[in-house]
Amino acid sequence: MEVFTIKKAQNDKYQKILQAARTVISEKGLDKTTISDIVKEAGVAQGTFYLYFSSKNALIPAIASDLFDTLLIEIKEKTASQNTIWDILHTVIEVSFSVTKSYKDVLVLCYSGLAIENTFEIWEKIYEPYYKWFEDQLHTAINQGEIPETINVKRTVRTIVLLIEHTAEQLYLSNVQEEAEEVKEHLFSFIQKGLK
Amino acid sequence: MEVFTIKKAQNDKYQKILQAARTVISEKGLDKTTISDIVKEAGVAQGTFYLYFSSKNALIPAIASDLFDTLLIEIKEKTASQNTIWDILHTVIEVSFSVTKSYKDVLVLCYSGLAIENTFEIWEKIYEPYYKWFEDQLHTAINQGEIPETINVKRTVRTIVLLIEHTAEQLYLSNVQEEAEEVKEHLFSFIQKGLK
Amino acid sequence: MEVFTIKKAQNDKYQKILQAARTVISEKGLDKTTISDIVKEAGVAQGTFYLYFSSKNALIPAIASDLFDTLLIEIKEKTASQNTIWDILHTVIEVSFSVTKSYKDVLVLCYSGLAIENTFEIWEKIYEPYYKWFEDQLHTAINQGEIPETINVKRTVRTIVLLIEHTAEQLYLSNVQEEAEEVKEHLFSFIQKGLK
Amino acid sequence: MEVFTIKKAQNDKYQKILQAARTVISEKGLDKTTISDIVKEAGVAQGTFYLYFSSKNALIPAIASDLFDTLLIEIKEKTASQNTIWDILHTVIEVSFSVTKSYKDVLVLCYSGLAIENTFEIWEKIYEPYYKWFEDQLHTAINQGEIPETINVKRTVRTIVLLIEHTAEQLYLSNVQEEAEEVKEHLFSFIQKGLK
DNA sequence: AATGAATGAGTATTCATTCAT
DNA sequence: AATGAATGAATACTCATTCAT
Repeated sequence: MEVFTIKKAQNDKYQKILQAARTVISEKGLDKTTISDIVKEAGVAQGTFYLYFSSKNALIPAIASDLFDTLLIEIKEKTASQNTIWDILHTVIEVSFSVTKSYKDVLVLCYSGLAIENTFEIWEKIYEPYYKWFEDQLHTAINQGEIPETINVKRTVRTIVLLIEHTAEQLYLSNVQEEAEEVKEHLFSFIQKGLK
Repeated sequence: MEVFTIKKAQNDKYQKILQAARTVISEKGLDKTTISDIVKEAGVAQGTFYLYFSSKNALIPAIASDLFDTLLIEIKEKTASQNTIWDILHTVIEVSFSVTKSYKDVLVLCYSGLAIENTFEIWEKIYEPYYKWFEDQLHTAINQGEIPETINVKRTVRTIVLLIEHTAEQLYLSNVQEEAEEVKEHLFSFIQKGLK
Repeated sequence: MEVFTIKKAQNDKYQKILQAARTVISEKGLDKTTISDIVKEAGVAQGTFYLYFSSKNALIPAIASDLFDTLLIEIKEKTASQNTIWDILHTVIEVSFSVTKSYKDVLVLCYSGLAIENTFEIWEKIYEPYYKWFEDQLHTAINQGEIPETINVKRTVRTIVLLIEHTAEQLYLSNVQEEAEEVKEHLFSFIQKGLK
Repeated sequence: MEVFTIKKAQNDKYQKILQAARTVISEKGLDKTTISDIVKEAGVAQGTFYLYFSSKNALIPAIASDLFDTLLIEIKEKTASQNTIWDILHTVIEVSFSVTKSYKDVLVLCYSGLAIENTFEIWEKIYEPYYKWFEDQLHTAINQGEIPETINVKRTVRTIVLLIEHTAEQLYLSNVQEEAEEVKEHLFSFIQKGLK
């Protein structure tokens, strides 16, 4: 339990280091980024890093958590006034793609972080509030008769989230030039059919 | 172009090193595996490694390529006698899940490799024959009237492959205990609806 | 400009490492001396070396600079009370030969350093104060009427310094057995004629 | 004795390797030049190198010897028709400077070679014919009454050769921009006075 | 809390040399 | 003589982490 707790210190230096880490890692990649690079960028001393992060690897969940907070907050804001699950779905796709595009270097980082010290559990923890929110939306949609009640809500949410995120990544992380709008449209339509 | 060519040397020592690398990296992870570990396991000299691989990172695409060859060969074999797209889809899911389960350590390795030196293009190259085969299946299904001809074959193939693989990974790489059969069934049904 | 500045840190560990390097390199030669040897002799950690020297090769100018400081200080001391240019010349030859003899291993090191990364400019920087002092002596000698004022002071100083140093090296670095006193006398007389 | 013998094989591949070594080392410096570079340039196999040279370091005396042969042959040719020691001296300076200029990279190599495995004796061996020829010239000059017979021929030859060579090196190896003609003139005049 | 000098374990890579063919 | 694949010893340098101040 303790292990999965993400300390979201609002402390000044904590934030400075986190931002510096994101900046530097985006530029150089995780492997080539040194603690020295990060603290230099953050303008703090070498030792200060270890007051806020137990190790270099501890940065990854912290950064990822930050990213998901951003994503979920934006999704919640933009869907607040929307009524149908289809509008919401459109918005989720839109926001996911735009966040993926903006944060693509950090996402690569998160991927490489995956492989470090079996941290898959921590990802579940990070996704949890996102899944929860999405499940609520599906339940509402069921109640509104937009989608059949026979649907397996939990599984379906995971499938949709997976589909949206990885499609966005495939689009922006590879150099394959595809029309983003076409990809998003196809994705929406595929999910829509899956929700029938 | 040249850069992305994957030399599938049939050379004795090349294969020995590749197998040894898979074995050792599966046990210890990429980061903690040293070239020394690999060559010891392979029974060749330190320098011999560099006759066949330009660097430690060059192992990853080689291993991944090997993995996909295995996957595609098995899929082709098992679907050879199958007639409907639905049987084929079941088989693809089945094989993908079983290969993912067997090779999960290698897959984690591939993920960590993702982050190394913008190698996304190389993944496209590796997936290419798989996509090609799958597109052929969809075209056949269209001709047989199993799925509508309005479908965007190229996009749909990518979506399905992405969905199957990442779902399998989510199941086997995380420690979330879920019923595999249930996951597969839900997945099949979701894709089936998407193909309508 | 900046590049050629020789940081003569008075720092404790810097001096320790420099002395240790001189000791070890004198014994084993530059090539066969490892950083590990040096830090062991100096009693500091491996990484500490790189806090003070950017690389193994960076040692050479540092050591050479040290050697020239020694040479010039001794020459200045011994010539302080001397009045004629001929007395001074005798002393310079004497000190140069004795320093060459004592530091012959370091000199070989300096030579091998010559070939590393076009560092000839740095040698000019190191010789500068020596040339300057010697030019002052010749000017005084001209004023005292000991040598003709038609002499090209700058060129002559370089010629004399070159002659003294390389003759001393030829004597002590090769194994050719020659009578040192005879060599020095001949050298003095050759230079004396050149100053006419 | 054996050690100092320089095998001047006229063999085709020997010459090819020697030339290739000079070319490559001039470009990259001795340290950064690999046997692999040399044999590639020479167009022979890796193992072939060791049929003609016992080791990488064995190249240096071979190259130096080659250089001195060139120098001495040219000097002998150009001085063949000259009668006074002063004409000869002018020619020696001229040729030495021009050869130094052409072969400056090889000279740096020879310097770095100096430091490798106490090879000073071998240099004496290489210089020997040059010294011998020069001594003959001085004796002739004495007989012709151009220079006093009180001169120490052996010592003087060494001094002159040293002076010419190192002055040329100082001029061409450093980046100090000086007027070559002025340097040569000053050098001639200094030696001329020394021969009085 | 903050610093930053010091640490030293850890390893990918190179390349001179060998030797079976 | 010639080859070039294979060898494996050898080491400079990095950088996460610590700790005295």
